Amino acid sequence: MYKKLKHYTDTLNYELEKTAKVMKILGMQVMEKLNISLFLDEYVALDIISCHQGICQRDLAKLIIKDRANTGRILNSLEEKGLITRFVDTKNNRLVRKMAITESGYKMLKNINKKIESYISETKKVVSEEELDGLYNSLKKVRERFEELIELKI
Amino acid sequence: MYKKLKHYTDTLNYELEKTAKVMKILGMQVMEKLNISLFLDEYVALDIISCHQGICQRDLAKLIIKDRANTGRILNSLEEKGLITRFVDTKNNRLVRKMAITESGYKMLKNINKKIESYISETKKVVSEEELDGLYNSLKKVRERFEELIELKI
DNA sequence: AAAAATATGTTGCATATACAACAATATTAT
DNA sequence: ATAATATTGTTGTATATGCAACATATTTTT
Repeated sequence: MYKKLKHYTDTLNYELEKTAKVMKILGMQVMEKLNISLFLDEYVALDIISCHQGICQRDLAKLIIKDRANTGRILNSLEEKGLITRFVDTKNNRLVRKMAITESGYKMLKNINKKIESYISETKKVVSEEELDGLYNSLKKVRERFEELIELKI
Repeated sequence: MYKKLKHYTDTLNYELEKTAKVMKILGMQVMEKLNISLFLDEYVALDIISCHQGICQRDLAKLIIKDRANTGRILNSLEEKGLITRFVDTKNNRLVRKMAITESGYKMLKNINKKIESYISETKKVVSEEELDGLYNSLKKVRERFEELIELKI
């Protein structure tokens, strides 16, 4: 006889889905409250580009966990707003489109970060830093092991 | 001077999003491998209905974390397949559509669960039960506290 | 050298998901 | 009593997201 299955609402998958949704809503609430003029995805991409200057589109897609199609669309928007530049280069002997953050993009990013930092410092914490760090670390550890079982087709 | 903001890929939100995505893909991979004829959402709804006989649509929507519109559509599909029945009743003096799992739905659910239990027992665990339980518990604790800050409009 | 497979990015389309508006009914406020 | 508000569910629509197919170029296989 096998071990009896839990009900779905008692599983890790359910709790993960729910927590991720709650945290995403919180994040977007903050973006709105602070009058930030970028979509969350755009901010995330801009932040990643800022610390991975010269990254190519597919590598960025893997980091933001979106497919290549949508990553391209997010980048179109960032480029139109003058926050990044794109240029053709090679990676492993192949032509790829790389990108870098512009002066204007950097200013925008700094400005947003300042707003968020200020907001965080003024807001009462509902969960201690240690607890959040602990959760982050165990999540990462578990995720990395499960990730080996699948292939994210990006 | 405020505390410097982490890069997004080092945040809990990012790790949550990524882990939730990985686990969802894993779940769907298993559903496919086991030739399960329901969508994941349908299975989840059926499982919840099985242990909340007579639940109304909105309460179910809150549990599966989907809006009322889509919850209704999932239920239409389960009803068409004869896995649940829906009936009008009252809750707090209001007319609501309640539902219950049918004999056929119960058989389907048992069958799916047996397949999954068997699959799990045959599969080498990449993460210990204790570690998963620990993660589940801290996730839930943290989520409940953040959840008080928002309102899921369902 | 030719063919097959792989990597990258784009376009178009299908599906998923959320949101807004509405209908029906019940509760609360004026 | 009437009006305003709230609850539940449905329909329609907009947005998000992902996938399949294609173009291009390169590497690997035969």
